[in-house]
Amino acid sequence: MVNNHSIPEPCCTLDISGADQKRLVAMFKALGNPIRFEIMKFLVTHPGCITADIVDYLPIAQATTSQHLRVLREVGLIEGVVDGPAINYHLNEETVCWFRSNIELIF
Amino acid sequence: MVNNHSIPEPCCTLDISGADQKRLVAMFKALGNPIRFEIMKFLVTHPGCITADIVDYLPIAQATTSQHLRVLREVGLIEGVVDGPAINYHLNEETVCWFRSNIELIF
DNA sequence: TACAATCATCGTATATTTACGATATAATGT
DNA sequence: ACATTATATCGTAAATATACGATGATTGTA
Repeated sequence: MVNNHSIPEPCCTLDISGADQKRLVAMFKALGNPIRFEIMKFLVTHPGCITADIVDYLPIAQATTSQHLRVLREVGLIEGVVDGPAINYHLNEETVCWFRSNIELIF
Repeated sequence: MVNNHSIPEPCCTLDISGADQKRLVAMFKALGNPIRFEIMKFLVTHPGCITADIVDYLPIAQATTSQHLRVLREVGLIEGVVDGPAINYHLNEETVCWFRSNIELIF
């Protein structure tokens, strides 16, 4: 399959690449799961709630919820603050801000 | 694991649910793949290019590229316009707009 | 110290995604 | 009609994601 026409010239440049792009894609991936999206929504409306609250709210097991929380933590979208034996979760506003501004670079 | 404290009151409401939420999550999922994100970037800078251009640009096979294009098409982020034997691809501006405004509902 | 509560991690089964070569389809040109 | 070009789809193998129960780790309390 040979392609005998030329690629159109780029009409513009895009200021995202490398590690930033990788991070952005990882965030999209994290948000591209119904359960994790639901967790994000729950944390927006219930900032500072603990894992057990999220477990109660979701239709899945505690172990699975913990895994999803880890994914969201790893991309930096949420943060957990130790509070005795529990953990208070909330959005990481700085990361969310970064996310929003990087999306605007493309769309 | 019994949870003897009460869930904090919601501090706000979120105006996304149902089919819209499902669609938004599907878009996040589509963008949460490095190859598909690269395709989106390429289409921003090279609107109207054909599949063969994208195949040339990417380090993967034609069949795989076609699959990724289908995913992006199915969530409505891109559109293909038949042009003889080839297909001109470009972003669906309306969908991108929808995507941006729905993200703003949450973040 | 023992126990209960909260959460994370381990091991593992199943489902989904990603990738490829081979093949089918559709349009164009000879 | 036949070959060529461009793309999509099929079948399938390998990798990754998702889910669960069981277990481990940590904190607070009796």
